Amino acid sequence: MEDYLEAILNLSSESSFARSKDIAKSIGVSRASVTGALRVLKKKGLANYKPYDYVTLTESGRSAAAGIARKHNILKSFFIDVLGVEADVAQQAACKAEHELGPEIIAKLLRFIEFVTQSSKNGYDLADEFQKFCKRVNRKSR
Amino acid sequence: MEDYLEAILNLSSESSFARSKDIAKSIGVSRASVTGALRVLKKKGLANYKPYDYVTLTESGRSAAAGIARKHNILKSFFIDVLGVEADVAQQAACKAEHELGPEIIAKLLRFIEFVTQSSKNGYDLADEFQKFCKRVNRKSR
DNA sequence: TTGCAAAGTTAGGGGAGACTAACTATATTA
DNA sequence: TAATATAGTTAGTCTCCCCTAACTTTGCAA
Repeated sequence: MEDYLEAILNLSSESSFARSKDIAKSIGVSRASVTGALRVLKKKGLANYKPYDYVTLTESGRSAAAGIARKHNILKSFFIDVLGVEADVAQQAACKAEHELGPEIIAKLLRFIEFVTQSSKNGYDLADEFQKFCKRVNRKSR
Repeated sequence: MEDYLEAILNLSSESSFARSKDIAKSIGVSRASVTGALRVLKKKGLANYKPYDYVTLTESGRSAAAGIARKHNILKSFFIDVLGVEADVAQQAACKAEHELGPEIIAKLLRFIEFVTQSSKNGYDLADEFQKFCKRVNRKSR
């Protein structure tokens, strides 16, 4: 369900409304599955859903989705900016792992990203050092 | 299924055999679920399973389990040693996220842990700096 | 305005994976 | 060795999430 919420949030910010078909495409699922999910989200009070109409999120749906997107982005930026992983791999992994990692880890990860950013301002570019380290290791192992 | 494999590996290394009951306890599941999982693992050629007998892993089961345990440990040590999360929280999260994170991320994470270890030998204790950073932030936010 | 394509929904199913309750096999111990 | 406790299994369900196929609704174009 988290994926649906996030997809709806993204689609509505892009084009101001979310169509079932686009939700389906964006999370790689059949249209029928979307219909099912929308019914659930409506029942949970997270989405305004009427058959054959555009979907919007309720207030609580929006805040839930925002929380999910936040986790997602924290993870993604850790993968990309710190670990130096390809964007699409990071996207995928962030999307999958987001559900499983509890608030403590997410909070720490956020702090960690802040820390890395902060350090680079103070002259120690950790991400860069790490990249160099990776290259050194690769050279050795050849 | 990954959890079952890992549990069996751990139990057999501890006491040289894995009992259904202990597998159940170690992953927090009913005994019935264990029986079901063992049948699946047998069918996949990962475990030697006979009703009412001890369980062992096949060769491929052992290597699969070792891979899982490896991922698990990398994640755990990142959570504990770098992020500074409580051991039990880290354990939990590592167990859950392990399935979702692909080989690239895991490999990078492993490198990252090496990098952190390495740096601390060269005088920059990143984990420690991060801890200090966290405390500073906490002080500010009070 | 009719007619057709696209979007959406419904009905029916399936596969994981977990559970409880009840039953069977094994082990312990008196 | 017989009684009982413990371990393991079976049967039956449940929930979640996904799917396909077929049917409706909607919107666009001739």
